[in-house]
Amino acid sequence: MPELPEVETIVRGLREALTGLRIRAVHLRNSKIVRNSPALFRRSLTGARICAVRRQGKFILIDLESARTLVIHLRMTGQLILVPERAPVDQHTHVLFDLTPEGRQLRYRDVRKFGRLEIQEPGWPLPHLTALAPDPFELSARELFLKLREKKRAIKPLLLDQNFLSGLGNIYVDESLYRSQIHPLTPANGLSEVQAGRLHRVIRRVLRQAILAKGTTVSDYRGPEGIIGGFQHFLRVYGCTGEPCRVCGTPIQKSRVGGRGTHSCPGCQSLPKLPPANQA
DNA sequence: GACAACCTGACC
DNA sequence: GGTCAGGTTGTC
Repeated sequence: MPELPEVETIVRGLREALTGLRIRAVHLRNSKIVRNSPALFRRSLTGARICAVRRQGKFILIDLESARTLVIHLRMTGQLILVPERAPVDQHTHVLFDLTPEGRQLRYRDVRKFGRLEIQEPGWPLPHLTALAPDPFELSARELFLKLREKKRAIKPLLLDQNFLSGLGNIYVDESLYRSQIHPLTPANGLSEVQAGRLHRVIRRVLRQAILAKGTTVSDYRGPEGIIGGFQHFLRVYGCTGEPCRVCGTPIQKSRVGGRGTHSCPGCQSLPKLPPANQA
């Protein structure tokens, strides 16, 4: 579900709502969602005061006064929502945090149960986070170009690799490559500095616009107050299979790249060189 | 690099 | 019954 703009929207909402509050109690209904033992998890959070809420790539970090951090990844269908404490709890809600002095509860809900919550101890950064690459706002066009030049992998799977560049997922990669007129299978080291610069600019613009729209809701995504995003109305290729490209009119094509559904325009996004040795 | 795995629900 | 889904990880 969530990519950088959705996670950023959630983080802003939680920062506003949670900073300065204390977690009065933790209710764990499904302990598989939590990487720590239930005892450690509960002990670390009960009574803890929240001093900051941050984002790193697609991770949500809730910093506690104890110097511990609650690290959350929503994967496909995870949601963090704020609801009145007495609101009914459905079968997909797995962790609940009572807050004080606030009548609301923070709930982790996740239909597919792929998401994870984990406590990061002071001085022991989680390997997932230390391996994480910078996001597109933490990297210059020049830096991106130099990194691309070292990789011969296809550009799309590379942009999805969180240890190469963090924050992008399937929607925003397809949208960015289309708007940069780059074929998803282009070898990364085959991009010129001009192309890399355009890609960098386009990625930032798409992400900024999506954050302004409070994310993209295809099906499950909700902000912390339960509201859906608005960027789905601005998508030009993702989920637009068969519709005419707004630049050249060619029907948008759906294919499979690196195992992921991939939307592109055969007219605007052409591969620079065909695979070698195919002509007589 | 391709593919299965982790899960559930929606859709054909 | 099968396929697909906004993500990541582990295996051939």
